Amino acid sequence: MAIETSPLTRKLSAFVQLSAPELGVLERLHERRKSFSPGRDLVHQGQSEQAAYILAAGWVVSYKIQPDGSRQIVDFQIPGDFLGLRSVLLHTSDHGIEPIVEIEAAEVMVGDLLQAFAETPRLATAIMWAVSRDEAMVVEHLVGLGRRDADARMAHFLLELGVRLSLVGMGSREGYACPLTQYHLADALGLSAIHVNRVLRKLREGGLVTFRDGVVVFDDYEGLVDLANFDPAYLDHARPLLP
Amino acid sequence: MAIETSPLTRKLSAFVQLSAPELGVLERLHERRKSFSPGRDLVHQGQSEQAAYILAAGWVVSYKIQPDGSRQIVDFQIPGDFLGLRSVLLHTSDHGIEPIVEIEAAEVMVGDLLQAFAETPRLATAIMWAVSRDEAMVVEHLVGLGRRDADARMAHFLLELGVRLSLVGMGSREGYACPLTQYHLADALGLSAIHVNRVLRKLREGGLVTFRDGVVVFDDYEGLVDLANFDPAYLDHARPLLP
DNA sequence: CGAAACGTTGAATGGTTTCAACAAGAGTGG
DNA sequence: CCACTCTTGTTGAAACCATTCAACGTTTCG
Repeated sequence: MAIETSPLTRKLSAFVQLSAPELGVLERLHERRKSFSPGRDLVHQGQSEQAAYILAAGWVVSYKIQPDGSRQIVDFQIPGDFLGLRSVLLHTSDHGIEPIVEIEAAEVMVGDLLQAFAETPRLATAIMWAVSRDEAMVVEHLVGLGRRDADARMAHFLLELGVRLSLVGMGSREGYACPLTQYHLADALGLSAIHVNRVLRKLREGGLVTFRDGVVVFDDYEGLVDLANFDPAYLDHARPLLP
Repeated sequence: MAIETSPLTRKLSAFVQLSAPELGVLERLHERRKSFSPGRDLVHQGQSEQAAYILAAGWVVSYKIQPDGSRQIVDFQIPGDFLGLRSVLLHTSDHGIEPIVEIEAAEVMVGDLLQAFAETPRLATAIMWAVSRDEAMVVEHLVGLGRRDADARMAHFLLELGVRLSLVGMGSREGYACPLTQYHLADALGLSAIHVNRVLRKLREGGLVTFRDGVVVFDDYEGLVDLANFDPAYLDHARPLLP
């Protein structure tokens, strides 16, 4: 179906003008559709897999469990994101990957991916762009944990997620639907769930954002950007790699 | 000179048995030697460069400056590490790179590197292993900032550095020389310099580590590993990629 | 000698966690 | 169907970790 474009196609198209054959190769990668349920890991920590996935629908969390049992969430994946791509390319996986809701994902065999790369270098570059963007987000996450207080951290997180979702048509400057629990936020932001609750209340009562019943509403986008010191430069690279 | 092996060669050799021609290619990458002085950035934040470097001697810091002026250190590089490799391959650089002391680095042009990859796939794999190890360290750093208290964070950091340095013959279970200031530690660990000082004192008086006058001495390695919940698995991948 | 960089310490403040408790909705089995 | 549990969200009070402010000692270097 050329009519309903996949989220990944949407995302890449925002930065690189892809030709018809390139779009065809991209869509062909989506053929092996699979579903997964929340709770069961796609990839266990320490295990290395043969296949990567392109997330088509649903939310996924990448995390690392500490020896003492606490959990640190490294990143969330939303539709259009790759799952386990680095694990496959580099034969390593030091973190777990778990669906948050019922998800749909296209399984991509390493061979198919490499062949697609060989056929369409521009597509390869576009995907490498997406990978590098993911890494920039991890770095930004690290910066947030190290140098932002709880309020700014939360604000920055919600804003980043908003920009990411907008790119695949699942969000806007108004807000977005978000299935994450306050425990997810706590494990991602390095806070206790209790404090997450307080921070959310503070932001809500401050008229900045409202996160309730699975919906994020930006009440004062500019104010939030200001509080978070949010600079989306790392999300849409200064200059695209390709014309 | 085949006699004095470079730190990078040493590091890779610990995990992959490289053949004579492969070692040759590796040494040839080290030809364009350059020196840099502390204070001046090798790569400025936001700038993207043509060349990558292999660090031969000295210490380097990768950091990101916040809009409010505070600094978060993402990683340190020691001899045998690549500088700006990802920036070159992915045409992006969202962080600064600055020498801490007078350094020696071999400039590597993108073309030469890609050619070396083509000539010797095993070498390419070995280098990709090193890159993925760097990324695992960033993730581990993120986990530390999110889920470890100041003491464990410091202990973990000093231990990780010890393992990394041991691999290039610059450290052991006894300790190592370390030119970092308490300000560096503070910016890396997301603490204030004052608190870094207190933590170091506590660890020293607890008979665990002594960091003084540019030297780290492990007084009680096991105790430190215990405090930090240090599991070096992410540093020496479960199974090497190549026989 | 004076300045600058780095290290060290005390006291006060405050952000965050922990402990404890309660409310509301979803799902489950009797 | 209802009681039950589990998950998620919510709030208050006490305790604690880390920061900020302020000050001083040491060494290096021009």
